[in-house]
Amino acid sequence: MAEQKPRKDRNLGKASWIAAARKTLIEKGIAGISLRQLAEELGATTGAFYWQFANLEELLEDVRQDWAQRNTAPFTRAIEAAGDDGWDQYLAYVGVLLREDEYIPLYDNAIRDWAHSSKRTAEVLKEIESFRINQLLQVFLALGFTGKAAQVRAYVTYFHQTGYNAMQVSEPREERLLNIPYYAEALTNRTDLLGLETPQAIFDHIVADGSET
Amino acid sequence: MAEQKPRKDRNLGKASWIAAARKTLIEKGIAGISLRQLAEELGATTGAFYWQFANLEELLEDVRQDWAQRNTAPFTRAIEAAGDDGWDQYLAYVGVLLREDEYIPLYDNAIRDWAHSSKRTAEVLKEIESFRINQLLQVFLALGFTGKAAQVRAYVTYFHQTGYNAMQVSEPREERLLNIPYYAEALTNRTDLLGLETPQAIFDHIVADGSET
DNA sequence: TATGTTGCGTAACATGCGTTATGCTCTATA
DNA sequence: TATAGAGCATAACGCATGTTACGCAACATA
Repeated sequence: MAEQKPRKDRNLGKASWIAAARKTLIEKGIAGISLRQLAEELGATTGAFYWQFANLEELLEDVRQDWAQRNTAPFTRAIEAAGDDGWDQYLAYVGVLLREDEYIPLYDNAIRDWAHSSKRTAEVLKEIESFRINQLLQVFLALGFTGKAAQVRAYVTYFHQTGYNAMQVSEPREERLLNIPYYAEALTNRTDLLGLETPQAIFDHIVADGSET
Repeated sequence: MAEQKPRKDRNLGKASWIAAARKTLIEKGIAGISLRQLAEELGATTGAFYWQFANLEELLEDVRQDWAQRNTAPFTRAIEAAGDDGWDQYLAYVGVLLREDEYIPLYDNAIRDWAHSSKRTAEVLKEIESFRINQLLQVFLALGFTGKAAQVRAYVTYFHQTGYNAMQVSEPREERLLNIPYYAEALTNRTDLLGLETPQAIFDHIVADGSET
């Protein structure tokens, strides 16, 4: 076929392939990723791919790093911005979970699934998870818990998040917000949120405390 | 090749294929299951398979039902055997998690992963999970919690279990046992186990309370 | 204007997959 | 002892996959 498309507007960089792979990984899991389908989604071919990457594994490693950065940095930023108070830090953490504009729960799920069939992915996952749990431990220490009590609460909180995501709970946003005060009380013993009665009030309280320090 | 093996000692029933599929599913995930590899593990061929099943999907459906039964019945039996007391029921639940002789955590993980790429699996998973959570809700109601407090604790407990499994925590058995009293206190507010100091004492207390009613 | 390199598309390769058609062997029945 | 059918093995089909070899157009440089 004599129809060659113009070249300069293609501009398929590594980032395009990583974005396409991320989208497919989140939507269909690691088994859904194939070079031809990624290429088709970008309007390209497999030949184009091998100009950017040596092989598929090289792209997949970039995806792993993309996940590690995208789904961890938001928590670090929010908690650091919250200052020294443990309760503010906890609210900042919950705020990131709630907004879901930066942190992508399904991305976590996909990586966790993938880790079962990929040793390298399991390695990256373990590393990031121990980082996250230690991050939560610092929050509970700042909240006044000590030793095992702080450690256990950090684990319970993170396991809860992981379990909630893994189960893909289909909970109306209003209901999820209304439950937050009760979760907060069960995990931190703080009753600050129990007085708030509307979903909007709860959301405002959490997000406000997260943004203004 | 003139070497045909004897027939009667083969005896490849459906159960053999289901067992092989279960083993592979747990070890390598759903992507690791292929007819040729299952056949090889059984010392058989794909031809033998199609004598027992119409197609691969038929085997996979049997695997889903195998999981639903194997990984749910132990909890039902244990909790019912514990009687009416909520604390006894909670200990019975923890006992099944601890022993891991009937309930297989990795089987749960594999099904959960699989559910992301299989609508039917997601359907079965959802059904079983709502059953399990309702089961836990009854335990916390029996423990004296009411309304949202009971519901939230049932969710936290189940999410914790799911998260713990999903993360495949590599925790020494002794350490896991030593943590149990603290988890129990955080989730149920009961301090009964905090006095026990050795892993063996904790294990004995839980298993004993589960078997003698 | 000639030339080399960058950035792809095209087409083919080997491999593994689910599935099917066919044929062999052993067992049960008459 | 002859026969029908159960219980497999063998081999092939069509398809999708990662990878590679090769060709062609667009741009930069000289």
